[in-house]
Amino acid sequence: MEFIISSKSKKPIYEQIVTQIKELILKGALKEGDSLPAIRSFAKSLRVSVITVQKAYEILQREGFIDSAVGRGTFVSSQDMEKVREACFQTIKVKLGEIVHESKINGISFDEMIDLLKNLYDKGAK
Amino acid sequence: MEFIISSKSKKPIYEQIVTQIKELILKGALKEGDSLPAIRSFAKSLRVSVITVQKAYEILQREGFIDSAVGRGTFVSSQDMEKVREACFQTIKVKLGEIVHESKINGISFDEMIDLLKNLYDKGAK
Amino acid sequence: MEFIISSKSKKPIYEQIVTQIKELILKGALKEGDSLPAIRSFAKSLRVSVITVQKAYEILQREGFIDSAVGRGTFVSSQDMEKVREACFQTIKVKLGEIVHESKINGISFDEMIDLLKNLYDKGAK
Amino acid sequence: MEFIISSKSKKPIYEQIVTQIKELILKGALKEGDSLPAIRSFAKSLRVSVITVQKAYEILQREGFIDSAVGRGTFVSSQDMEKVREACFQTIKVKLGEIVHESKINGISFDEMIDLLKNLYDKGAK
DNA sequence: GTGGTCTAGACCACC
DNA sequence: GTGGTCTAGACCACG
Repeated sequence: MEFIISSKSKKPIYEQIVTQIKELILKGALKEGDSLPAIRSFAKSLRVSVITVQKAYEILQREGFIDSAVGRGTFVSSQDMEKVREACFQTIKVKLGEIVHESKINGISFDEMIDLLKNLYDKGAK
Repeated sequence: MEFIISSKSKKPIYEQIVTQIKELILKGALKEGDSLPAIRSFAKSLRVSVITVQKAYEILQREGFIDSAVGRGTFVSSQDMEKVREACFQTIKVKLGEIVHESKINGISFDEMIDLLKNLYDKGAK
Repeated sequence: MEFIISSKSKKPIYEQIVTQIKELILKGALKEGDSLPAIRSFAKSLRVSVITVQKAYEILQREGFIDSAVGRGTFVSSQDMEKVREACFQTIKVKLGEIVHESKINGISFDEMIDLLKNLYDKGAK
Repeated sequence: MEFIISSKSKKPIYEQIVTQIKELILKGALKEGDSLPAIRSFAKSLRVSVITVQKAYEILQREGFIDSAVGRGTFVSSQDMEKVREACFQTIKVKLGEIVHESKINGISFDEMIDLLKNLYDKGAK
């Protein structure tokens, strides 16, 4: 697993860990029952505090992505993909709503937005 | 002028003030030379601290939206609209990039995004 | 007399009045015994507060540039030009010192400064 | 690091801190990635309020000189030296323009200015 | 421990 | 009256 932790980012470190693990699960790189790194060794390899990793795992657990079994480690739990997808769709909708709001105020047209979106979608397609 | 300050929002109060004043200027509701409320009376009406309003004004000043003069008050300064629009376009581009990234991971297609965008753009058009 | 008061300037208005009157005296446009505008009418024509003009006159009086005679008006007093010139030379020396300090830190060479100075001196020569 | 804060100066304290840190960065005494003192301890050693130091750091951050991260501290960010130098050159040009203006009014010749400049430049060369 | 936000209250210069 | 600066506290999220 490759993890990139940027201390320059405004996003807190624990959040960076959370999103990257979520992405691995959603992409299928991590499947149900797979084990996650032990907190201590993970923290060491990421060069962050143990507490930070612990916090990330706690959040993932609370959101149902992983399960921790004392003494045995941490594992990816079963996902209701449709539910996850729906939740993600909602957050994206909200974020997009904010962007549209700002765009209108600045007189950015619908067509300009489409162009921008098209570019961004193609770029990452590589 | 109607201002909505929510202390529940994750956005700091001073930032809420900043964006709302920016919007008023960009929409043309506030034009060059118009005077803004005095920090003390504004703070009172918003039920926030004087310092909070002052911080908002300071940021707007540093970004060139307003000018403050001791003993005279605070005024909307002349805007280089093209420059402002370009800056806004860039920030929107970055935000949209993040959304596209998340969308791909969740398997949201380009067409679904277009639909979402279309809905949001129409809704506000009322 | 032409006076230019800019509310955009960071300099206080009373100071703008002081320097402009000083300049007129130093250039010889105002000579010993000449009368200055009455405070009230002056304030009206400059569109500033009476108190502001009053403050400017007070400073000029304290520095020996003008004399006020109650009921008769305000007049330019006799100047010891050599003394004035020397005082000005000192303040310029201090300001120039600060500029040189900043220049050195930014690696601006003596020659670059000379060039800049030459340009500025020629430009206004017109 | 040696810092000199004078409460007698007309310059506000936070501005004194800003310029001194800028100078250290420009001189190369502080390099990219170096950490700055924590606001609380710094405030204590300078015998000023925490807020005052924070304001200085905030300005430096907004101008791109440093980056602050909650829980981690404050660090010197990477500099576009050419851009910084150009900005400084412009401000110096403006200040020098004002000085030249005053000089002309007082009949200080171009040669006198050169002499003054030469003296000041040599003095600090020591 | 770190920085970010908010508070109340003070003094000053300017108009 | 206005804004600008500084103060001493407080609470929060992050590591």
